[in-house]
Amino acid sequence: MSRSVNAREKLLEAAVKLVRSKGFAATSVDDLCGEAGVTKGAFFHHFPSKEALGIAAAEHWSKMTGALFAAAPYQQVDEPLERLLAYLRFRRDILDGELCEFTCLAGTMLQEVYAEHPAIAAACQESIASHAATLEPMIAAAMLARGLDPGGASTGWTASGLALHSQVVLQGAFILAKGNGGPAIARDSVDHLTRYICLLFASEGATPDPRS
Amino acid sequence: MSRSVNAREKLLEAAVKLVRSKGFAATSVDDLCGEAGVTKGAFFHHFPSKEALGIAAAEHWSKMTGALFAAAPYQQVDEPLERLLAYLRFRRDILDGELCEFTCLAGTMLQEVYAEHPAIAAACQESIASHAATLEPMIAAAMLARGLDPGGASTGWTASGLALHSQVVLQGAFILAKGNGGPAIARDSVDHLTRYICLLFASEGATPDPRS
DNA sequence: TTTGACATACCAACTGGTTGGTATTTACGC
DNA sequence: GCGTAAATACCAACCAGTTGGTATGTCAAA
Repeated sequence: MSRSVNAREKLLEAAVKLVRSKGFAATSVDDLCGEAGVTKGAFFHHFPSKEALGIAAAEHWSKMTGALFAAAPYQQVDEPLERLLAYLRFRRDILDGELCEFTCLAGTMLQEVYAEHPAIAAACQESIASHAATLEPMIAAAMLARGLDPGGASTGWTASGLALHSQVVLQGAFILAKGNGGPAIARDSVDHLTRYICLLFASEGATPDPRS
Repeated sequence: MSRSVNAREKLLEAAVKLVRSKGFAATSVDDLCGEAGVTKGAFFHHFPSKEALGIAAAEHWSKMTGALFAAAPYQQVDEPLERLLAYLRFRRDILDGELCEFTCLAGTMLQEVYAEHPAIAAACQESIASHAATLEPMIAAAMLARGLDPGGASTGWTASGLALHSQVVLQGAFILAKGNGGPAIARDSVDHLTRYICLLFASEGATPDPRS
């Protein structure tokens, strides 16, 4: 299948690394090839254009993060609200180390290329939306356990809306973290989000969960 | 002072427009000159480098938004919490029209250039932080009116922290809006933030505001 | 001997930036 | 208030380096 160990994979890894820290436009094809230890011929053998690499990188990112969250400890928690709070704790815990290590490739690229490369933007959007979708069942279950309609009839907010809002908070947290040179603000915002969700389920629940 | 009507000003306007929709790296000096109707000679007469233009654009953005918010209706509201909620209503109301018209230049640039152009990033950070700082007095006053310590001793959250969190939500909302092709998600997130703040001041206040 | 996976060498277009010049204000001695 | 010199604001042409992309070749496995 490959000469050394898959140039395509190495280019995707390089893209994740470089685009996360320099952005898509500022990362040249030569940069990517250099980082991956591969020639330009290999690049254009695997990808018809730089844009195609961008799309593939977003999809690669989706798979990476999908696996990360699938294996995360919060998946073991049974009670839906507890699992959601454990998810937020997990998101908070991984806000550590260098900025480009906990920052989101999809959000970074999406913001930069949404107008000029709609295809890349769509792949990034899909990455974020599909991750948000994994939260929806937890939220919906937690709502149902408290007699709330996940469609928002009784509360004015929906399970999917809250799932997306949590991604909004995380994406925004990354931006402020970049401005601040560290994750402190980001952690603080995740704490605010956690507090919000606790308040939502504490104050609006007419029927508290009988098991908790 | 100027030949036609200030090339420098026109370049800054062009930068705000182009960088908001294409990003900093993808916007070339030629693009900027073309949009501003000015030659490259003029560009490098007014700015020693493209990076310097980026810094100046962030500062220009700060002034623009500073004026916008200083003249906004929420400034007329007396009661602190009401003013804060009116601020959020204002932020929600201006989420309208084309993406590049309600999106934040500072957040867009900051995310893209934080590693490669620290000086630009600093200017963007300053723009966001100084705007957040205008919210702090409202929040602190609202907290004090309810017997809460703005430093966070009783609540675990501070006035400045909540101010920054609101910027986090807005910045994140812009990203998701770009993914969604419209402001709907962004508005939804501002609603969540508003609900959070209402819950914060409704549930944690031992001493409700006597005037409201 | 064909095919997939790369490498090498190359290209036209574009990049940020410089040069040397000109038109227009401004500062100021008179 | 006036002439003039210096400064400012701007322009057109140019430059070396880089850009994304291509044409052609190599080489091992099937």
